[in-house]
Amino acid sequence: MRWNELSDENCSMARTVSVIGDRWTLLILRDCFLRVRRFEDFQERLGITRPILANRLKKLVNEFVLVKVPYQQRPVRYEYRLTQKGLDLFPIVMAIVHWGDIHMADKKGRPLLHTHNVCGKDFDPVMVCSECGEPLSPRQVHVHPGPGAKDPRHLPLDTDLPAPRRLAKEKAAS
Amino acid sequence: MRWNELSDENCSMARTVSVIGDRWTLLILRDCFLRVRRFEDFQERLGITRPILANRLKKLVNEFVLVKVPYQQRPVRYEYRLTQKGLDLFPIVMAIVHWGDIHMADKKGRPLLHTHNVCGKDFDPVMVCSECGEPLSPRQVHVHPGPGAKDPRHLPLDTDLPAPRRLAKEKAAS
DNA sequence: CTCGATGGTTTGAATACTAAACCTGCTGCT
DNA sequence: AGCAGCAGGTTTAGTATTCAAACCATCGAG
Repeated sequence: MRWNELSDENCSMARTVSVIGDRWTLLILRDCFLRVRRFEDFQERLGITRPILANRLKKLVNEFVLVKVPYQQRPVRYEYRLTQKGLDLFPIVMAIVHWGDIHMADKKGRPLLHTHNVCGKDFDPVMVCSECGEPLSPRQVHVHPGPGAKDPRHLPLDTDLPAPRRLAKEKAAS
Repeated sequence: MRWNELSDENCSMARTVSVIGDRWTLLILRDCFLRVRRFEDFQERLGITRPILANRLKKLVNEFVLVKVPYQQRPVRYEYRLTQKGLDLFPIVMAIVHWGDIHMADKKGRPLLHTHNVCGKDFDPVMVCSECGEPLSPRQVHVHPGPGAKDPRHLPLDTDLPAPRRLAKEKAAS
């Protein structure tokens, strides 16, 4: 499967991954949330090569995750800013950072801390249920087809126990 | 910068991205949470090529995100299961799926719905502050160096307004 | 009229990915 | 005994991406 086919998949995860699913894009987005906005700053902070940076920024602009805004005339110079669609990536970024803080930190502790302006405390991000407010755990979540379901390849499997494989004949018949 | 250097970065996001930051790995993890566990099943559902699948599974096992468990002898056959470290990726996966549901769904609606067994309702994942429980928005979060901070390249910039660029001499001096 | 700042693009070599075929152990059928 | 089939890979050769380094364009300042 190629990149361009990925966005056609009947799966929200595949579609999101088609936009942000490579390492450079994710790191660019991290810096966006740290208020980095200019080509040269991205390039220096990330150690990304210039052609790739240009390519990824263009892609993010095409997807309306970033907008290119002129910040001066003569000569025209642009900066890249998160759109609302881009700002909505915040939970993804926070979840990724938090997992790294928990599972990949060295002994010295986490490199960055986050303060919540609302309550004034350093915090961890927690993912909760929109309906009851309880923290989500994978075993308490059941997945089922929604109105946009189509491709049965993306439905969950039912195999909870080591099931015997289906034979090729059965597969062909189904 | 190469992949192997990424995990040495003084940044939780970079370290996490070094583990899960490519499209195939993310899609494999999606399927893991849908209870897919076998090589052939991953391969068929994802449309991934076999060498890449083998490579990514090996990587995830090395990182202790998955474990390889034999589910039969003669001939020995293995399945791949999420470890606790892997299960902890759930918020990332949910955040990615949710963004796709909001920003990338077609008119027919979202492909999958999630039911929370605790309250019994279909829900959206919401990211909240661990201290006050309020939903997080990027503008209300302030980032500052933590105990493991080291590399100033990963601190946020302070430029809120179009700032004049620093001259090369100043840079060299600092 | 040359230098530096900014935001790119071009080039050729190194790396990664793809598709298709092949390999290994074992079972069960004939 | 011999062969087909299953599961989980590996090999190979061609294609696509990425890398590093250099180059280009625009404009202002000296």
